[in-house]
Amino acid sequence: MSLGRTGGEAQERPLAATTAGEPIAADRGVLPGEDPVEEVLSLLRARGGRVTSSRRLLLRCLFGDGAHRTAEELAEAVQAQAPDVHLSTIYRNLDELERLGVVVHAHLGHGPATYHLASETHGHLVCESCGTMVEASEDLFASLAEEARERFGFVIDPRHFAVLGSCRHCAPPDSRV
Amino acid sequence: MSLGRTGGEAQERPLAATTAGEPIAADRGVLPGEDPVEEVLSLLRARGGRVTSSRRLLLRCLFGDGAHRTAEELAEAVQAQAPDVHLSTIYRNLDELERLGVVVHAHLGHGPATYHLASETHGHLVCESCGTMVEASEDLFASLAEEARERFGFVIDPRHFAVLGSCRHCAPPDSRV
DNA sequence: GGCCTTCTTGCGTCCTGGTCGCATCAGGCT
DNA sequence: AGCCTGATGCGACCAGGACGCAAGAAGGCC
Repeated sequence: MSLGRTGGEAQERPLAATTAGEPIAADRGVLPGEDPVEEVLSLLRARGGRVTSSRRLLLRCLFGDGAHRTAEELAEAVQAQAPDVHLSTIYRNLDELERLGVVVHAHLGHGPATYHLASETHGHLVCESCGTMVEASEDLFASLAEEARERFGFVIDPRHFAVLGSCRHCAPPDSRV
Repeated sequence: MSLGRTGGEAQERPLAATTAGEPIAADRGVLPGEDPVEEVLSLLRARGGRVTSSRRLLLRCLFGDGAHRTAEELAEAVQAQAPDVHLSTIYRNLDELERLGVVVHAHLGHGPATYHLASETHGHLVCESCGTMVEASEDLFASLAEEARERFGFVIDPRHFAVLGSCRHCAPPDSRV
């Protein structure tokens, strides 16, 4: 398996450890273009928004690794550094960031939605038995996209909702032909 | 559009009107094999289950038309004839019927799951803007299924979760190429 | 620096979709 | 008819998320 990644083994770079709780260069006027976090923050500011510490922390979590995280997981990561940040603040900021086109959310089956950077465009295959998630580049869906457009005039979006099924380990042998 | 069907225009044969509240032949020992409702009920009985009026009513709703209905809609339809049937009874019976392989549920995007007969095997394309749902026969997904199996050993199930996107009316012209 | 406006936040409440525990009811075998 | 057990109604509960409100803070302006 080359592209496969399971839900459990997500390489979880510990967010707090990198800067050990003390403010990084970000606070004293970093040039936009250097740090993606600060870049987004100044985009936010340019739109009349405010730069707050919870937003900065949330963005650091999102840019920290490419993982797919639920709002709750992100809240936990943020709260590791700022315990008072409320879950609803996370939801509101994720909404805002989605409106800005920085992040997108995806529904990987039952359970909560997961958020990741909008720059990663891929679809998801999720195993209904074990929850394993496979990220698939969009070209996997090319032929489906074409047929759906031809037959129904329907333009599919393979990113927002996962395609469910059975992974290589859970699929019954006879269904794999 | 030949196969298309929108969420709104579902041909809603009024369930109550067909028998106008009075018990049909079902009660006095109909031979199994005639009425699919009674057939399922005797399957249920054969498995140690009980035949109850709420189950019969629910099954009549399900077999009444091929529509996709939410648990709440089904509850409403059942309650039109038996007002005391509780929503949780509907949920429990739908679970039971799903375990029996009579019905399946599908998630058509956000919002509640919909239930329909297991005999109708098709996938769903759902428009994220207007909610229009298109039923697509499984062969639409054949090439995706093949590629997913080849690349990832993943066996997709296009029935359980809908593929989201934009219908012919909502898709921006440039994305339809 | 201080002020003022307006955006954000924390908090609690509410909402939807669905599950569960429990006492009661009823199907159906004997 | 009686009994056993499965089914039901009911309310409480749960997860995921949205919302209203008052207090707090960002940051433009002087």
